[in-house]
Amino acid sequence: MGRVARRTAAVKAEARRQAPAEAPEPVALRKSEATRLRILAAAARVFAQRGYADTRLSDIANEAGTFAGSIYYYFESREELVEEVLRLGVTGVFDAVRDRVEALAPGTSHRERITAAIETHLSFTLVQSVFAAANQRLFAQVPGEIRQRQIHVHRAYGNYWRKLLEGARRAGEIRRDIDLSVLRLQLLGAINWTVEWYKPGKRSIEQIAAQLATTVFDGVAA
Amino acid sequence: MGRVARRTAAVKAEARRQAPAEAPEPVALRKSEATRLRILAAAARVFAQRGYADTRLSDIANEAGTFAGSIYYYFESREELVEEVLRLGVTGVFDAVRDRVEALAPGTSHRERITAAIETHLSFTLVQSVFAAANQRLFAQVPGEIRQRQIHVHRAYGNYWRKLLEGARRAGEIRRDIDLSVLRLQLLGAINWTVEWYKPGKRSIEQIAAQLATTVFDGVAA
DNA sequence: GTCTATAAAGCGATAGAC
DNA sequence: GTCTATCGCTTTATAGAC
Repeated sequence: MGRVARRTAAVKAEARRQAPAEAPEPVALRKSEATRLRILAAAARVFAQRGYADTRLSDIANEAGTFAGSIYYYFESREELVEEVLRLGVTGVFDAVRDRVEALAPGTSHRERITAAIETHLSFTLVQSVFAAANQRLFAQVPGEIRQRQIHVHRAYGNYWRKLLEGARRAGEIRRDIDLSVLRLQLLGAINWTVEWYKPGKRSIEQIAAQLATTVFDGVAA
Repeated sequence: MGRVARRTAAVKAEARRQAPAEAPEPVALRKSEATRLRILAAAARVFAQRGYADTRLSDIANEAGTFAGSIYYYFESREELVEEVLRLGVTGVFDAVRDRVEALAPGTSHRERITAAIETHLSFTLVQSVFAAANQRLFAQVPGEIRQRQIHVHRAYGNYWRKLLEGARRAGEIRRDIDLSVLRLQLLGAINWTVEWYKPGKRSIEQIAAQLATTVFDGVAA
């Protein structure tokens, strides 16, 4: 019976891992799954708002409408909960950006592809996904050990951007004297920083994305 | 006697506040002042490296060659220590940037002024000042209450950049269709992010600053 | 001024009732 | 599967010796 139970748990864990990160199909969710997701979403919200150091398990439980002790039925530890939030954050943005770029017509210019990528990343991080927002704020805050275990997901996303920029350069849309690594870090830095200042209502995501792209490609000089 | 003691303490605190943040005159430092500075510098180093959540007073004491309990002779609380590190970080960068820009010849173009500002900020944050580095990493991590109490210092620095950019626009060096607020945030975002990826040796600060300025003014398009 | 010992509190984690 | 009670560790902060 112990064996069966363990196997069932493993299967469930795998199913979870392959399930979409957000906006899960509203039906056919077992109660247990629903609660787990509710806790994860609550954790993302609280972490995004209060930061890593200032968030207690009791805050998360409260936000999720349950109790601190109950969280341990779904997660081994606070760290496991944090890491799952982080992972969902990156993979969500990554998938959204890749899907959007791949959906563009074959002849689309690299500049347009990169602009679309900027807009999608921004939109996902600033309004669409609590996990993406949480990841953005949290990643620099968590202890190095946690960051180490998550770094491969980040690297994969960084590599995707590297390829985007290299493609643009090969196509002659980026000058040869530009250091692509610095450009990538500079661009992602500007994008990531938006989470620290963006307030809904004032400027649209599209406007911000458009100016970011214009500045980077054309510059601001008269 | 209680009155005298309190007055003395206030005078000392004021002297501290006006003293240069870093590289203090090697002579004429009272032992008490020296220890206080040693603890502050140690705190900045540890906070910059391990982040807010992962830093204990005992880590700082250890780095400073003293004991956790001893810190309370110089600081009221962990928070006061953190806030002083943060404050020294911003004011240090601010002063350095302003001094550098003001030292430029009167006829210097706005583009050159902004490039100098970028370079100074980068240099100060990445290599010159532990306080600046600590502030960069810490500010987004500390509880909202601490951030609130520090926000005016940040705002003052942000306003300085706003004026730099407005000057450039008035002089016709920045196009009229550019939203200066977004540009400022984008630029400071790219600059602030360097602390997350910069490794000494590979590229010089000057190279990074130069490409940042080139990208922002001229763009990367071929 | 500096160190040691310890108090006080907060929080992650576990056990067990239901 | 969920809640309550509580343990035990960690860490900030204080008291007092030197």
